[in-house]
Amino acid sequence: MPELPEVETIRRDLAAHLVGRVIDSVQLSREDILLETAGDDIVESLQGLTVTEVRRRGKNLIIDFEVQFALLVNLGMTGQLFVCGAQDELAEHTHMVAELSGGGRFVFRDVRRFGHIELVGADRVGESVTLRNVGVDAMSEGFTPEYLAEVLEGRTAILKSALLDQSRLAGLGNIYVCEALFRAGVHPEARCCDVTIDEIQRLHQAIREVLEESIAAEGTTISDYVTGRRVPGSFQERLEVYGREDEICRRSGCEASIMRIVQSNRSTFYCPGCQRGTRQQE
DNA sequence: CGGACAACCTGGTTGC
DNA sequence: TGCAACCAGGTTGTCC
Repeated sequence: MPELPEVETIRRDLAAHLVGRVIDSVQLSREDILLETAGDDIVESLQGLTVTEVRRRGKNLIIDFEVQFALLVNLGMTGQLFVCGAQDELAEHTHMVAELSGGGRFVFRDVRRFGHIELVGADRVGESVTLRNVGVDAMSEGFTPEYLAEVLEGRTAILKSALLDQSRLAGLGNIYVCEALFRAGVHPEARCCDVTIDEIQRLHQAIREVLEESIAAEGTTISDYVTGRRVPGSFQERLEVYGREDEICRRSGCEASIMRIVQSNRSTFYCPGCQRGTRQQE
């Protein structure tokens, strides 16, 4: 679920509701959600610490504490991280609950448990298992058309796969890759090395725009995703290709039906009318 | 290097 | 109604 816009939305909520708060106590109901971290360690280390900042890199959250620690969170497919009232009922699959001094709770919940939490010293954030292979963030200043060109240059790999590779460009997942390729009018099966300069420019702009618009809509809720205040996002109403197989393309003047194909075992949605590109001309 | 695929999990939907 | 098969937004590792 959570791609860059969803994680950014959660980050903003947590920044607003968690920064300055003190962790009173931590309850961990299962340890297998921890990465490179011992259960006792996290419970003992976090107690009494104040949250100073909440950052994001790609689809990962970094929660910084006043004293030497950072909590790194990847939400996987169904992970949720939110702040709620101290009396709110804890849903099934809640794995970690931090009681906040002055009331309220900070909760990690994850049905499928693909998500994980890692506790590291503040000086070890970059070398952490969670972040060490995370590349340039798609909303950062480092993500320029030139950088995108560099990522794609000379590679025979399939474009969609390359855009999903978090070690190069961090933040895109299956939904926004499909949406960005549609907006740019580029075919998902194109080879990286065949993408033209013009297409790279359009793709760069499309990626930025779709991410910005989704952040403004607080993300896409299809099943599990909720914001850091536990409400759904609304960008699902504005998806143009994702999940729209056999429906008519929304671009005016185009009457093609959206197609679904499988690439690397995952669904890709695109419009055969709008996204022609190299592959189609072969 | 890259691509195909399985694995990690649970739950919802589909089809027989 | 029951049950099996399949599907899902992510990441990692293996094998070829």
